[in-house]
Order: sequence, then structure tokens, then C-alpha cells
Amino acid sequence: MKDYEVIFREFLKEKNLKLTKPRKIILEEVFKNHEHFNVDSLYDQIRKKHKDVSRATIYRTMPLLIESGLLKQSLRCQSKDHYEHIHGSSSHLHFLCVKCGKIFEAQNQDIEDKIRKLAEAIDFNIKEFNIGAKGICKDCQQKTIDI
Amino acid sequence: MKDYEVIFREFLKEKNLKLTKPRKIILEEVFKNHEHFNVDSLYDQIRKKHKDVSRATIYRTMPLLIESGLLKQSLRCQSKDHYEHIHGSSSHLHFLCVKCGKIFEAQNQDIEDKIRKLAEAIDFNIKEFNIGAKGICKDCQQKTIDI
DNA sequence: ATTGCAATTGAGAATTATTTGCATTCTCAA
DNA sequence: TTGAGAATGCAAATAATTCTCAATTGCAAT
Repeated sequence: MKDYEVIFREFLKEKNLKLTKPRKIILEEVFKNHEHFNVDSLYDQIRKKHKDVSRATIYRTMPLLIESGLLKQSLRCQSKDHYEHIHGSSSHLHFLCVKCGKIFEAQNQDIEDKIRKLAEAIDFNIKEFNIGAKGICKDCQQKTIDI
Repeated sequence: MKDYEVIFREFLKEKNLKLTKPRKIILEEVFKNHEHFNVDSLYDQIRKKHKDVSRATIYRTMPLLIESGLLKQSLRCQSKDHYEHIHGSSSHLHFLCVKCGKIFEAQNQDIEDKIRKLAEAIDFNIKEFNIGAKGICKDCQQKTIDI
């Protein structure tokens, strides 16, 4: 049994919730997906194999995965919420290009530590980090046209 | 004439856009508002004095203010996009409580510097920072019930 | 294994934020 | 002052997300 399954299982048990078939499928697919994704793309991905998971259930499961600490809502792009699962300890930040929508990642640990300290000062219990910046990527800078 | 008005005026001129009455009003009210706001609250705020600005125009003006560098889309909360204007140089980060929705701010300068360096490494031209974390605030931690 | 019941599901309707089409009204450079 | 193009308000249209509800499922206790 994978780590994330153990975590999710325990999380659900504590809340008196059930590990149903759709939830198992969603969990699996979320962790197969090593990119940012949104509900729509996840739905497509799941539907290729399992005809029995509805959009509604995906929408209902996302908050559970987030609350269990397995998923984070990473950013919002093209008016959709985007997610990414939390894989081990490798924390990173995002550079989102506002022209082409591409996401660039960079490693960072000490930034999180700094923020953690600031949070401690006000007794704020951090569940998930959101660190990044929006701007224009290298490629898009070279395209001179500037609508 | 306020700084921000000069900036917006020039921005519009460069794009061959016009500084209309609604745009002036929106600009003023955005800068009167020293909190995070969303289109809805801004609409209410504006409507108290000016009956002649529509939601559509506000929605249409936000991207202009963002592109001109005066506004930033700070975070998404309760399924609404939130904004804040950029006031001088005081950069800060946000702690968003997922229970009560309150936002706590903390100062930070070196974090931005660090991120700036990471961005330089990949030739990414930052337009706006998004630094923060979601979690549970002091008050909400004390309410033991944990739905 | 079986049962009982609360939790969960899918489907589609409902809701809500945001966008868009269009006829009319403005803005501003000439 | 004027004209062309930009912008507006309104209401209708979209699109993401949430909700309703009858039918189904998981699981703890038997």
C-alpha cells in the first residue's frame, strides 16, 4: 500500500468518512499525475479507464485530499483552479507566465523556513505554501509584440 | 494628480485606450481601498457614490489595472478572485485562514529578493509576487471542533 | 457472512462569478 | 467642433463549481 493511501485512509477514518471506490480511483490518478492539473483534465484522465466517476465526486474529493495534506491548490490559471499533489518533501515555487500559461518551477527550502518563522510569530498553523510569481518567461519576452 | 493616475494615464495612452469617467472612478476607489477586495465589494463601494458604473466595466478594468502594474490579483478565496493595489514598495505576504477566511499579513523583503534571484536564473521577468500560505489562524485553532 | 445505517454516489439542475454582444454614448486628436 | 474608434451599460451567455435527491455502498457490530 502506497504512503498516500495510508495517509488518506487514516484521514478518512478519523473523520468517519469512507474509502469508496471513486475516492480510491481519484487518489490513484492524482498521484499518477506528476504535473499540475485541474478538475477537467483529471476528469478526462480518469474517464479513459473508469467510466464510473463523476465530475461531482472529483469536486467533492479535492477538499478532502487537501485537508489530508496530500494535495495542494497551487494556483489559478485561465479561470480554473489548479492542483498538484505533494510528493515527498521536495518543495518548490512556481513562476507562471501570463502570456503562454507555462509554469516554471524552482527549488526552495529556506524560503519556506522563513515563512514558517513569520507564521509562528502569529500562531498561524500553516497547511500549505503558496510561493511564486507571475510574469513573462524567456520565450515570450522574445516575441516583441505586446498586446 | 496622484502617482497612480499618472501611471494609468500613460499606460492607457500607450495602448490607445481612453481614460473614461468610469475608469477614473474605479481607479480612485481601488486606491481608497487599503484592504483586499473583490469585484463584488468594489462594486458596492463604488455604487454608494456613483450610480453609473457597471459590474461589467469593473470586470473589464481589472486587467488593465493589473497590466499597468497598479493592481495585483492577490489570492482566491471563497471562489472569488481577490485583488489589492500596489502601494509604494511595501511588499508583504499573506496568511489565509481556511476556516474563517481572514487574511494576516507579514512583512518581507528578503524573500522577494531570493525569488527574484531564482527568476533571473531562468530569465523570467517577474511582474507580481504571490507569496503566502494557507492554514489555520490562532483563533480558529482554539475552536476545538474540527469539521 | 449479514445487517443497518450513515455516508456517498451520479446525474442533472442550480448557482455564481465572469464574459460577451450590441446599440448607444463617450473621448480625444485633428 | 467633429468623427472614428473606444468604452459603456444592460442583459443574455458561459463556464466552473456546488447542490439536490433517490439509489447505492462501505463498514462496524452482530
